[in-house]
This record gives sequence, C-alpha cells and structure tokens, in this order.
Amino acid sequence: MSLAMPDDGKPVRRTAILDAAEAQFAQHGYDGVNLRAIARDAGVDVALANYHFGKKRDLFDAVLMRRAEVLNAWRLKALEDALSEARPNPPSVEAIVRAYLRPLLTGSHVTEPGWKHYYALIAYVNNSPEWGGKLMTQFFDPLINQFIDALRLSLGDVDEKALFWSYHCFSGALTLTFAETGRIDQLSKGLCRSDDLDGAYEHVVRFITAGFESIRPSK
Amino acid sequence: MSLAMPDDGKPVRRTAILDAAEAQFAQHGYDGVNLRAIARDAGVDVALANYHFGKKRDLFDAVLMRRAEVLNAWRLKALEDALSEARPNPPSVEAIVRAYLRPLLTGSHVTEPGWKHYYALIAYVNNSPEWGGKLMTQFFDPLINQFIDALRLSLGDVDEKALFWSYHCFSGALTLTFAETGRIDQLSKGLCRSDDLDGAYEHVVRFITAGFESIRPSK
DNA sequence: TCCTCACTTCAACAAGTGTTGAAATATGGC
DNA sequence: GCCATATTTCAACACTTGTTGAAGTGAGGA
Repeated sequence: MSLAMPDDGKPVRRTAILDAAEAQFAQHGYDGVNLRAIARDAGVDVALANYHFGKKRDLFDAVLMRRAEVLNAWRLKALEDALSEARPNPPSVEAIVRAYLRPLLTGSHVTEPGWKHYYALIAYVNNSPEWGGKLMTQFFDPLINQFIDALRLSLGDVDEKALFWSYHCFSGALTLTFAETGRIDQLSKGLCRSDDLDGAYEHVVRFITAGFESIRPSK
Repeated sequence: MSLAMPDDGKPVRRTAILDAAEAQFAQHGYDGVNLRAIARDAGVDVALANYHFGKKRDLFDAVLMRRAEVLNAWRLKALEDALSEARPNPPSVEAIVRAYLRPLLTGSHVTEPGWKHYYALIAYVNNSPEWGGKLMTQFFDPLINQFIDALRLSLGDVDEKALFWSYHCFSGALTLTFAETGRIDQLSKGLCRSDDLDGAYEHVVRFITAGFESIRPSK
C-alpha cells in the first residue's frame, strides 16, 4: 500500500500549497479560509496559488481530488479481496464493513497530519448542504455503489429503502469519526479519544455490522 | 407540545433577524454568511443586527440558543416518559432510542423551514472541528448524559468504551440526517429523500437499536 | 405638548478579500 | 553563455467585510 500522492514529481511549491490549503480548509471550512493564510503556511506569495490552481474554488477541488483517487484504489482492492476470499459464497456483512473501513481507519497513514486533514475535509464536505450531495457523488459514488451491491449480495432480498437508510447511518457515523471534533473525549471524560481512529475501528465495525444485519429478511 | 419560541413577545424585527440568520447560517455556515445578506432577508438595516445582538458571533450563539431549550425540554419529557412507562423494569433499548429520536424526526414541527434550518445548523456545528466539541457540549450534554445513563440501565454491565463509541455512531447518523444534503436521494436514485425525516425515522430507529443491542454483554 | 426611551436607519471607516498584470528570477536545452 | 520557458514575487485594484457613532423615528407617560 503505497503512500505516494498523485502530485509527486510536480514542483515542490505546488505541493506545499496543496498541503497548506488542505490543513486550512479542513480546520476552517471553505469560507473560513483566505488565500493569504494558505500562502503564508506554504511559505510562498499569494499570487502563486492563483498561478498553479486558478481560482480559490479550483484550489479547493484540487485538494479534494488529490487523495480521492488513492483512497478509492485502496478501498476497491479491499472490497475485491473480500469478495474473492468468500467466493463462491457471498461475503459476510462484517467482511464488507471491514473492507470499507479498514483502509480508512487503520494503517500507518491514519496518523499522518495530511490524511487527518483530508478526512476532516471530507467530513466537512459530506455534511455541507451546499456541496454534500454533489461533490461526494462526484468523487465516491461509483465505489459506494459497489459496496452497496456487495451488501445486497450478502443480505439477500433486502428492502431497498432500508438498505439505503442503513448506508446513510453508516456514512454519518464515519463522517463524524473523520471530523475529530473532540466531542467524544468530553462526553466520555477522556476514556475515548476522537483522534484515535484505530481504537475506534472495532467499535464502529461492530455497531455498523449489527445495524446492517438487522435489515436481513427473516426467511 | 407547544411550538412557541422563547423570543415570543420580543420586537418583531428582532425575531425576523433571528429567522433570517438561522436560514443563512444553516445554508452557508458561519463564515459563508455576511450580515448584509441577513439584514436584507429580514428587511432591516445592517446596523440593527448589531443593536440587538452585538457582534456576529453573538448573533450566531443567539440563533443556536433559541431552540435549544425547547428541544431539550421535549426530549427530556420523552425520556422520562419512557423510563416511567417501563418502571420498575429498565426500558428497552428501542424505547430509549425512540425517546431520543421521536421529538426530533416526527411531529408537525419537522416540516417547518425554521426547524429544518435549525437542524442543519446543528449538523454544521456538530461536525465542525472548531466548535463541535465545545458548543454541543455546552448546549446538549446534560441531556445526552441522561440518555446514556438510561442505556446503561437497559444494557446492564456494558463496556464503557463500546457504549461511548456506539453513541458516537448514533450521533453521526443523526447529524447527517439533519444536514439534508440530498446525497441519499442521488444514491438511491430518488427512492429515499433526505428531506423526509418522518420517513427516515423507523429505519434509523432499527439500525441504531441493533447497533446498541450488539454491545449487550452475553451474560 | 414635551420628554424619554427603545428602536431603527444612515453614512462611513478601516481592515481584509480574491484576483490580476507586469516585473523579476530560476531552470534547462542548445 | 544564451535564450525560451516555467516559476515566483511585487504591487495594486476593486470590492466586500464587520463594526460604529450620530442622527432620525415613533410610542407612551407625565
């Protein structure tokens, strides 16, 4: 599992701007960020962001795009592995949920600031009424549909509405996990830490798996 | 269940500003909003917002506060009802989840634009790394702790970490529901509608109840 | 009527915004 | 070294932002 980004080989400054923009957008949202702050963090002039990426909105899209492809590739592979391991039987719901979450919540990359920022950004986008519907669809829908297909395979003749609302709950739980707001820290008086994605993994897997299992038709 | 807001009796313009601010903040987030847009929607001068509420941030807090008390009262009553109905036994997990969600997702108020905007705002705040931890704690924690206590009662000697992470998943699912991003509409090709909170209710109850049940110790 | 006080508007400031054209600098091929 | 091209900075524009002090308005009580 390589951690190489698609902008390897591009000018150094260009990558520095992307990194700085990623961190800023993740922390303050699109409108809460100004280009001068990004430029300062990247150690370059304001105008350079414009030269490389065009308008502010295009820079935002570039940040979003950079890791999306990497992420999708990892997750697609995890799903295919789960399917082929189970063949000729359908995979278990738990195996599918694990294939969905393992590349996101476990592994060496999840402690890197860059990936943390990216996750927070995804949380921001997914919950934004302005972009949630459109951007997430654009970047992740093909993959998501494959996961839902796998769930259909595993669960049998399931009610479609229940399936989509279940996935919705799944997506919401994951999104809040990505946001790392520190809320669970406060609520649990420090017992759980929202920045501990790896520690959350097993708990989330269990909760979500049980949720999906509950819609399995009782033949 | 009265729909009266705490600012009844206050000057008309004041309420108009709150309504306009609520809608604007819900749609564009704190930084995406400017006071002139709020003033325009409310049909007043820019300076009036300042006169009534002080700085922009104070207006934001006022919007958040207005419905929080109403909401907490409804939900506290629903929880107490669930507890007293089951007494002397502990209530079922499903009863607790229903007490938590029913005041939020069902009833005549959930189709009102004002409440929809407020919900979207809660979603925005809860997922924001900047405010999620602090503001939500401030407004809702006492109530949430009572719900978690009820779950502890119902589930028996449950693992504390699992309990908090389960609540975390619950909170995330609800938050995304509040955001009404239209994503489930796209994913389900129109079968499910993210603005149909009432239609989501039973599905969410089932999914979340099963999730919590999965952590019950197998005595 | 006049006065008081709460409410509302007007006009403006000072700081910060995204964006751009031109100038300066670096880079790599010949 | 020389030149074309890519990269980076400089300086500035036009516009929007939150905020404020002063002026205006209206209702109600003395």
